[in-house]
Amino acid sequence: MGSTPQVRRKVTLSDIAAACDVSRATVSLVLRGSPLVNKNTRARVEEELRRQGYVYNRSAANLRRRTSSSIALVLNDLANPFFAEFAAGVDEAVAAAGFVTLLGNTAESTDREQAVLGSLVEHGPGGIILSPAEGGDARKVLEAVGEHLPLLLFNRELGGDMPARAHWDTLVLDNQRGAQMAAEHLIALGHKRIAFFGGHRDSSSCRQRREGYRQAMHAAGLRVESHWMIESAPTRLDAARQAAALFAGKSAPTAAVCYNDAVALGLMLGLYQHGRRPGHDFALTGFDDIAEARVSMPPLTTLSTVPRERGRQAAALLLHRLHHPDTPPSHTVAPVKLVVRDSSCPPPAA
Amino acid sequence: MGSTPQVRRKVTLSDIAAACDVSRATVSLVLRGSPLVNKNTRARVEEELRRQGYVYNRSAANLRRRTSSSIALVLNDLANPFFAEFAAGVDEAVAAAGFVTLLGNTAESTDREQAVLGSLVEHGPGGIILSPAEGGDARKVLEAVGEHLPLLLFNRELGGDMPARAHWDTLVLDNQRGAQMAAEHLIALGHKRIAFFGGHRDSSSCRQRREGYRQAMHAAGLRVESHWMIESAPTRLDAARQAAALFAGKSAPTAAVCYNDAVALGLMLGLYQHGRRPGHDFALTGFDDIAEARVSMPPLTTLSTVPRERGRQAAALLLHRLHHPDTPPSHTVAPVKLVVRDSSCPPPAA
DNA sequence: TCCCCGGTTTGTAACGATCCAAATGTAACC
DNA sequence: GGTTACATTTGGATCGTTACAAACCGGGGA
Repeated sequence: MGSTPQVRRKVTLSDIAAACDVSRATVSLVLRGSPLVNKNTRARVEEELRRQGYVYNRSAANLRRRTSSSIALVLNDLANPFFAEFAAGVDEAVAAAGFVTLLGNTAESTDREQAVLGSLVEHGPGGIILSPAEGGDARKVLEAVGEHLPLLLFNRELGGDMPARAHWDTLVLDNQRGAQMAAEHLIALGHKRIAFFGGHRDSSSCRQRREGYRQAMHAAGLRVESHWMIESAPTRLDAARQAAALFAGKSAPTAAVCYNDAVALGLMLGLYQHGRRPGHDFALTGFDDIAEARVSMPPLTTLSTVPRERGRQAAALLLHRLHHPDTPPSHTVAPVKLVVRDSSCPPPAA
Repeated sequence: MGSTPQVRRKVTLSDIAAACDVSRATVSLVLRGSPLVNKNTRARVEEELRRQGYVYNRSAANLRRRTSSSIALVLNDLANPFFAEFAAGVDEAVAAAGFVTLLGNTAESTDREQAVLGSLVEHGPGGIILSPAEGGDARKVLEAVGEHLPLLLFNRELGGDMPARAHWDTLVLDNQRGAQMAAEHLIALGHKRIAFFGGHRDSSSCRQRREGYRQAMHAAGLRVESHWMIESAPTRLDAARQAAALFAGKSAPTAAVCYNDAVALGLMLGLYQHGRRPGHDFALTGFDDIAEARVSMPPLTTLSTVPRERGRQAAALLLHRLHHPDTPPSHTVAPVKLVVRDSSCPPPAA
C-alpha cells in the first residue's frame, strides 16, 4: 500500500520489466500503447508503472528514434509584453502538438543571440522560432543554426549579406500597410500636418512603417516636413523625452503616427508634461495593441497585431515545416487591424 | 574550401574520429577540453569538427552521464508583464549557468498545470521553478513532479492538504509587509478612510496583503468598514467595473490600497469614468511596479518587487539546490520597496 | 501427428555520447 | 638493456529507450 521509497536511482523501463517478469521490449510497447500486447500483460505492466512511479525518459527515446520533441523559441526581448504574448501563443500551440518549448532570451544582443542559439541547438530541438536581435548577421545566425534545422524568422528580417540559399521561413507583420492605415485614418479626420514619431531609423520594421506613412501622405497630396520625422529608442521613456521636438520648428504637426504603442504612450506622457492633452488637442496612433493601449488615458487608437495569435501561427508554420522539410520556404505576412479609440481626435481648429 | 554538403544525417563524434583516425574517446576528450590530449591531436580534431560542422549532442551526453542541463519554468500566466519579466530573469541566470530553460505556461488552469508538469518532467530537467495556478492541489503537483526532483515554488503557496514532508523550496514576496507599508504611507498623508481594493478573496497573496493593510489600520487606531473591502478579478477590466462599489455606501473612502498594479490602473480608469481624479481627490497605491506604473496618469505609487531580480534569485536558489540536494528546504521572503509617485495624494479636505 | 497461423513476446543491436581500466609509446633512469 | 615513469590513446561496456527479425504458443486443419 505505502509507496516504495526508491531513494535515489530513477525507475527505468528495465525495473518495470524485471518486476513484471516480461522483457523490456514489452514494457516499451505498453508505454507506446501498441495494440500488440495482451490485455492482461498490459494491465499488469501499467499497474507496476504506477506503483513504482515510473517516468518516461523522452531524451533516451528521442536518441534512439532520431526524433525530437522540442522546439526552440529565441526572442530579442521577452520582457516586452508583445513578445510575452507571442511566447504564450507559441507555447500553447507547441504544447498542444506534444512538444515542449526551449526558451532563450537574447535581450537584443547579437552576441547573446549567437550563444543562445548554439546552446539550444545542442539540445536537439526539432526547429527554431527566432525573433532576431537588431543588427544581427544572417551568416552568423545560419552558422549557429545549421543548414538543415528548420528555422522560422519572426517579426524582423536578418541583416548582413544573405547566404546563397536562405532555407528559412518567415512570418512578419504587415508593417507598411498598418502605418498606412493609421495615417489614412488621421487624414480622414481632417489632419494635414502629421508626424511620424519614434523608432530606430535603421530597424527594418521602422523603415516599413515610415514607408506606409509616406505613401498615405503622398496619396493624399500632403507634404512631409523633415522635422516631423522624429527618431527615438522604442521605449516609453525616450519617447517622452523626445516629445518636445515635435513643436520645435514652425508648422507644428497636429497628429502623429507612432512607431509602436510603447512610443505612443511615452509621447502621451510627454504631451501632458508640455501642457497638451492627447485625444483633445493632439491626435496619435500606436502599433501593436498591447494590453495597456485599451486602458491608457485616453485609450489608444492603434493597430492590432494579436500577438498571441501570431505565436500560434508561428508554431503552426514551424510544425508544418517539420512534417514537410522539402517544400520551398514560405513567407507569410500577417495582416493588422486598425482599432479606433479616443486618442485619435479631429484637429483642434477643424 | 567549399563546405561539405552533408545532406541528411547529422555529424557525430564517430564521424570526426574516423576522419581523424583517432578513437571516439579521444574526440570526446577534445570536446570537453581535457588536458590529457596532445596539442597536435587536439588541433587536428578541432579543425575537423569545424570542417564537418559538428554539433554536440547534449542529450546523449546527459543520458550517459546521468546529468541534466535544463531547468523547467512553469508559469501561471506568462502574458502578465510581471511574470514575463520574471521569466527573463530566470532565463538570464539559467543560461549563465550553462543550462537551458524549458518553458511551460499553464494559463491559470490546474489541468494544464498537471499536463505541462508531466510533459516537462519527461524531458529530464534538473529542477523545476513553478508559479502555481490558482486553486492547485499540493498532492497532485507532487505526484507530477515526483519526490526527488528539486522544486522551487514561486509567488504562491500550494493549496490542498500538505503531504507529510514537503521537500520544496519557496520564494515569495513580502506581501503583508508591502501592503502594510502602502497603508502606512496613506495614513501618514492624513487619510482616515482607506479601502482595500481588488483581488480574489481566497488567493494566498491577496489574503496576505489584506492582512498587512489590516495591521496598519489597526496600529493607527483606524476602523475598517466591511464595505471598504472590495473583491475583483485581478485584471484592469474587472477593477474598472468595480470602482463604483467604493462610493456606494455612506462614509466613502478617500484612498485605497489596491491588490496590485493592474487593479490600481483599472481603478484609475473607473475613477475617471465617475468624474474623479486619482492623485487629486482620491489616493491609491498598487503592488508590483510593472513598467506602466511609472507612466500612468498619474504615475502610480506602488511596491516595487523587481520581478527580473526575483527571476534571477529563483534560478540561483534552484541551482543551489541542485548542488546541495540534501540540505533542508529553504523559504525565502523577498523584500519589497515602496515607490512613491503622484497617485498617492493627501485627502482633499485635509 | 505435423504444419501453419495469428496473436504475443523477446533477444540483440543500435542511437551518440562518456567512463574506466588497460594498452601504447617514449624518454629517463640505474 | 631493462625497468619505471609519464603522457596519450583506446576498446569496450553502458546510459534508457526503440527497431527488427526471430521465437514462442496454443489451436485448427490436413
